[in-house]
Amino acid sequence: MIAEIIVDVSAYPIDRPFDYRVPKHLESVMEVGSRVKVPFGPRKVLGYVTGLKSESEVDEGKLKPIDELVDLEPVVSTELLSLSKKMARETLSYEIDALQVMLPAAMRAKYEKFVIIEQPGEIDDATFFTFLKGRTRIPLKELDDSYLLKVVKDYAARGIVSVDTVVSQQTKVKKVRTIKIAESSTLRELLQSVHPNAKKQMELLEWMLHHAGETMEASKLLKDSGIQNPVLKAIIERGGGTEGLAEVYREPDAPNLKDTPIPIQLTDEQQVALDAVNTASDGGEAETFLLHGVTGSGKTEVYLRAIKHVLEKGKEAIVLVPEISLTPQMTARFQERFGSLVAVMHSGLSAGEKYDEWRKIHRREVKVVVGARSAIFAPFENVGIIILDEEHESTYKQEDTPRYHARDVAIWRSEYYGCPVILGSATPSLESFARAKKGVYTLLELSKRAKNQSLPSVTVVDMRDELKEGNRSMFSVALADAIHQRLERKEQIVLFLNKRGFSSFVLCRDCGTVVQCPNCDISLTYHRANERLKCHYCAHEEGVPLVCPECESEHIRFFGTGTQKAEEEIYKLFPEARVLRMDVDTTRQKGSHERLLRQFSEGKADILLGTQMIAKGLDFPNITLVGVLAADTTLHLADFRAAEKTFQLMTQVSGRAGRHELAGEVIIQTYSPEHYAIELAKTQHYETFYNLEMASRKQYGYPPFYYITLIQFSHKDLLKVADFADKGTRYLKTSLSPETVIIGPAAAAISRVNNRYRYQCLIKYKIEPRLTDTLQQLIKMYRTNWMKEGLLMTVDVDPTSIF
DNA sequence: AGCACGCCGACT
DNA sequence: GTCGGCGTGCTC
Repeated sequence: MIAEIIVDVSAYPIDRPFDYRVPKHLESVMEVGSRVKVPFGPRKVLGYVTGLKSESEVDEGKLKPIDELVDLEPVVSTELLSLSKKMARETLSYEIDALQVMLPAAMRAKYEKFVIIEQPGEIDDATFFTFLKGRTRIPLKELDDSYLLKVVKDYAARGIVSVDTVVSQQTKVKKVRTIKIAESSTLRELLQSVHPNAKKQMELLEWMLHHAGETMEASKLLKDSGIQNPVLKAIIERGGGTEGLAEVYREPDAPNLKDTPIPIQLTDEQQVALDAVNTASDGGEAETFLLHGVTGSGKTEVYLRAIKHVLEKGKEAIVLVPEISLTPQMTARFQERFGSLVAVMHSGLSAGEKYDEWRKIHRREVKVVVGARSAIFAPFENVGIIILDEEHESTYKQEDTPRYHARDVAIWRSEYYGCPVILGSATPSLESFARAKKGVYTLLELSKRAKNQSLPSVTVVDMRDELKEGNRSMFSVALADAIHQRLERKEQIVLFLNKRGFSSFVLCRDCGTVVQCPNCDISLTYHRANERLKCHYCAHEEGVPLVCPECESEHIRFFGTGTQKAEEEIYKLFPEARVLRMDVDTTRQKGSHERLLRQFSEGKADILLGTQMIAKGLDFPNITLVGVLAADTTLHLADFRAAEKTFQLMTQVSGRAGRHELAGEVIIQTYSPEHYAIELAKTQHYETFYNLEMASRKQYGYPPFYYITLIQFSHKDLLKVADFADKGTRYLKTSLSPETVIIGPAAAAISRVNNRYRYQCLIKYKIEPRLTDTLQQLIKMYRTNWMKEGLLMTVDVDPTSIF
């Protein structure tokens, strides 16, 4: 028997199956999708069995046998195996990378080398001998000094020692000590025989009598009986119980469940949407629905009912949410409805916890997965529905290889299982809405809020006018008044500041110099907390200069409106306000995100000030005012999605206000009130925005009118990178059809990061049958020649941003 | 990607 | 003379 194996080596010539002989004793258990350990060249690596056959074209002499079978059960189903092939092809990545991304990180191999002493009698080096302390097997990493390494190398050449690679998994199954308590007759006998002074032993035996014959975790036994471990040990030695080990799952923080009442009656629109989805799932159709529902329209309730429907038919459900909104508030709703049938996968879990959640799915102990992007690879084998909430979110696209989009994977998987996909959003991506209009997706509309609240009233304030009036603060008069009012009424306020591209920078007022990062082509950001300047692209950090580095003027100070600066200004203007700041700095610690939100929901603060991360999912009844401090920050990015992102953000932030009984008000401050993305945020009229934005995309030749592929080059040497970018682009131009537009090569918007100069080239096309082949060829040229010369090149098919 | 093999300069 | 630099080529 021969096995085809993809080995755990990401390299260009290795990206194909290798044949191995299956040893006789493994023939009956070897299955496609299992992991194996195999010799590969001079070392040992982990591999995935992708096929089994009886004959091989490879010379008998070259075939090596499989060392070991790692999994008794396959870890990758045939469906996921073929999906990995497809994904590798579509995203131009290695098949091994596509396979690895499907499994929890804990299952990735760890390689450790050991020095084995083969002939102890031959060790004549005194230093090495004392180092060994009689051991015959030592980890190579302990040999960190050059003398010992040299000795070992020498012995290895003479065959006195050998080096062995051990392939192991990073995380193991967690086990706990259990105690099986003896039968009561045994316990009574013991009770007779213990020494009368052994009070504690007697006490424990008495307690155990009430639990005779039970098996329980040792820690629970000790806690419940209130007895110390040594006493238990003594009893076990005398036969009062038997020790064992039991597999357990690591328990992430228990969900804080409350009984959100299940709405008895769906709105008409919700019912129509649900019926459409259920019809598709009953008919076994791989239909993709775009559920376009305004904020607060009850999309989640539709998801929950559609899931219930497929669970009743014995099928499974995958729910994807953006990482940022994967808060306890959100996941609790699924756990309340489906209890222990839900597995939750988010980045806050430890590697071990993620592995345990994965095993629950693999063993079919759960039926529903709620998770971020990678949860799309949940190892179910009878998927009944896949849901992507907030489908327009860019976090669904992985930013490094394999550069897959969870939406594409969802649709591929649904085609395999013949099940529906729901893409839900208040502000769908232009691509998805265009597909819905063309009939590729089925459009479902929820135009009314479920509890019939009116949408919040939105006011746009022109900050240029404020400036003319002499108001130099970051708060307009209108916003400041509104804040005062809420503070008086004891209602809550959310202030949103999109920090990106508008952070505090240090500027010299005399010569205009902005302090730049020495490694990157970008200005440094001022961090108030530790009084330092930091680069957001590399790790560079420095102190704040006292004089201008260019002209030595003392008139150097920081500008801009970071969240820290905003916080200071709030304290100045509204000294009575209690402010919670939520940004990358205050949420770095695990669990701090939840802690801050809990504080706010318990009314321990009046104002929640934050970035991106507060735009989603917040649902607190007392929020009646939402202020956007500077709406334009996303608008002027050199990116074709700038307007779309701005509109989405404005709509989402506005949705935080007045979700319950109290009416909501939104105030948006901007320097470009006439821009349609901001103008339309007032009415939140998605379709009008869609039509205007489509016209612009058409004019400039961007998605969804054209497909795009972005190729980025970087090199330490500016001339070299320009040269390679030029070579690459020339190759594309000669190889692709004349209708395809190739823009570039040009310097990237941030032309240097980490001391590497960056160039890029953009391909726009409608139909380009030669695209994949051409890109493959380009990558081959890169991997076989250019890479050696220090070039880094990435190819991103359908990038979410070209910034 | 690793790792071994192989062919030329500065040291014991 | 040998240690060791990293160029080249292979991995079932």
